[in-house]
Amino acid sequence: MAGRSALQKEKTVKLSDVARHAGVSPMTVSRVINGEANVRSSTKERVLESVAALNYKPNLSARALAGNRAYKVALLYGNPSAFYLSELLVGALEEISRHGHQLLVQKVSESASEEKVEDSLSSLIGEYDGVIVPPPLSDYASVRDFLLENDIPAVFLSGLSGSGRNRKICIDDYAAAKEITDYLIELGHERIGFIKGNPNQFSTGERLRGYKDALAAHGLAFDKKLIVRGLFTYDSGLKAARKLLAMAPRPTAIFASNDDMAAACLAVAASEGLKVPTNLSVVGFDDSPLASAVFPRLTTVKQPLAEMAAGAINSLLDLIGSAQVVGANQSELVKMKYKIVLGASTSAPPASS
Amino acid sequence: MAGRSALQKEKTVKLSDVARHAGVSPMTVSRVINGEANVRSSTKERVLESVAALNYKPNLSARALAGNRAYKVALLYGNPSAFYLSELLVGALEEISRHGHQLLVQKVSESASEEKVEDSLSSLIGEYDGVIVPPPLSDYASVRDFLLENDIPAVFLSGLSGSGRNRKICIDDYAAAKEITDYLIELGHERIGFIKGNPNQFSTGERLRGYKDALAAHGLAFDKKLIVRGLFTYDSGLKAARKLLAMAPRPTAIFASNDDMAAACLAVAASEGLKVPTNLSVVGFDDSPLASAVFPRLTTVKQPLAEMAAGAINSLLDLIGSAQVVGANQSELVKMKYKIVLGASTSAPPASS
DNA sequence: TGTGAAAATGGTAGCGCTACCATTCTGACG
DNA sequence: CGTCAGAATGGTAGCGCTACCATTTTCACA
Repeated sequence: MAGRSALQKEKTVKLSDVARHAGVSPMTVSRVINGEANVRSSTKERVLESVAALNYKPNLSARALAGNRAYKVALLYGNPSAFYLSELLVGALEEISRHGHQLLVQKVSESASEEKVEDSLSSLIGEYDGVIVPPPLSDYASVRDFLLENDIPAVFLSGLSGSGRNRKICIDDYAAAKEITDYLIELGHERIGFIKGNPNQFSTGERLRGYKDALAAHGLAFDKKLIVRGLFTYDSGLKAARKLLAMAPRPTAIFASNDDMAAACLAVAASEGLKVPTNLSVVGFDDSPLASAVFPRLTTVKQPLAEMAAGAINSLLDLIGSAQVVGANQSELVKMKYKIVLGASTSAPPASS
Repeated sequence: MAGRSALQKEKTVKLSDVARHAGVSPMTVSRVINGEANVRSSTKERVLESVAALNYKPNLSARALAGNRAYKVALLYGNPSAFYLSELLVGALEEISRHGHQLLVQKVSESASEEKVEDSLSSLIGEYDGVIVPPPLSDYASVRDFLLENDIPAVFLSGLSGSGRNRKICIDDYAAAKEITDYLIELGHERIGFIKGNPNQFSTGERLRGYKDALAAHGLAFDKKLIVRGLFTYDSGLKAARKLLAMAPRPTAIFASNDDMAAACLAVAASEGLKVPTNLSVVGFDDSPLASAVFPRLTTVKQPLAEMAAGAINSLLDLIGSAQVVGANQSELVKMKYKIVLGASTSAPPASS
């Protein structure tokens, strides 16, 4: 009944084979494989050669069983957008496969109460060597504290960060928001609406701050009424856009805190007979697939998600102590480079304005 | 240096603990856990009770090591859209966690030549007990044949299917396409443009067939010129839409084989000053996030991706022989229910038509 | 050149589970 | 009521690797 795993070609090369081939003990091979210190470099080289010669691949199950380590890393998954998750996933997978670990995606039920989150977290303790935490999970103090208390190596993408066994990788949301606002101002816009993101996320505040500072830097007055709430969802964007476009005088540009809401602005503009960008400029944030699948293509900010994920993997393995991680950035906070993507949704404001 | 996996709370319950608790040998427990035959039902019950009482969870690593099985399933990943992949992932993860297996996402570099695909496939033989193959990978004859030849349990989502150790789960693309075309016809459309999908995918043909048959069923003439090529990408949709909208007389509706291309139609229509749906109706396929983030919201076909993925997991475990899979559908081909989602992108054609 | 501490290496005993075979039990049948 | 096939159960030997400790080697310094 129980079926075997599919064919097995040449019989598997095991650690002891490598040891024999290199003329050392299995233990020494193990040490080399695991990048432990106290192995003479000449020995190390010899072993590495044998590893290559025999094309040895360590058996993860045996490793995990004997070593009482999981060799697994979890990518927590609250409910970011599909795009965000899968970009992350791809980057992380690619990187982790280089390190002989496994990446599992773990859903963390993000129910109303933060307490519940803790429940689902605790069930995965011991299952993994470390976790990667994207927003919005990374914004929950309870998540951060839980990981901290239990000394679980973690890398946060955006969001909070702590001081224990964790790191944080993100872009500079503030700078990006400031730069894209600068861009609008330089086009000539003076009344720029801003749609906030979900207040439970750290980046929401950062982006708003960037917007405000850009205005200030150009000597433009900050009008509180131009700031409207949003939740990063398309629907919330619709409401926000309607509110902004109903104002008199109307803003000549809108900076939505993400692309979904920016797309909503486009929809509202269209339904109200406003041409984008002629009558209204719109910018978003994220460069999601949506940004290039709406008309006109959105001007937005691109985060290097795949690279961030790869960086997260490296940092995490470093944190875990899995050695072999060369060039991992040791610092607690790594800021990646974002990029402003110019679309067709922005132009100078109408002359009449 | 090497860090332990995080805390370990109560010491792990092992199989032998259960055996002692139930007053049987470890082997018997193992048999029960693995759902093997030849265990008296009274014994089985007793063991199951002990398992529950001690909250025993088998150690995957030990199982894999001793049993020479992987307890792992791969979700192959060519390059479907982010949305498609992550929907699948979520459904599959949820289901597989119930069965004590692991789901790994495996990128299969989908390079120009199908041969290359085979290379990357062969590297994962023996690593997994089975694979789930979504499109476009599921459409490659080479992939199907390879899996067949090597007797690797596989479940295909859409695409091809074979006759060996594999199953196929999909919706009835033909019926869905026919139904949504019917809908357009019933609204009064007679000149309906059709944008084909990527010819390398099975569903492309099915959708076209559904379109044709709907026309025929309503006694409408089939005009070859109304069929234009597409590749499921937004850009290909732009081209196709321009071509269709340049025709005279213009079609009053467009059926794009997926939402990305439908969104492109919206963009082209907007740029040419056509109001959707007043002057042009547009329908898509997939109900991707895009469908509800464009203006107007697309009328489209929703596939139950998460359920399909869950079904795929069940079928696969059944195929593998992992027992315990109750109610798995044994048939080679399972068709899931699709749903027509009515959006605001469709209406009766302009009276002038 | 002797000495001791640290560096380098090796031996052994499992990790928790299942394959394989041996053994015991059951019950239908002569 | 003995017999024996088949069902039910148990014992044992590893799967491939690493933890832990013992042993050997190295080398700076007296």
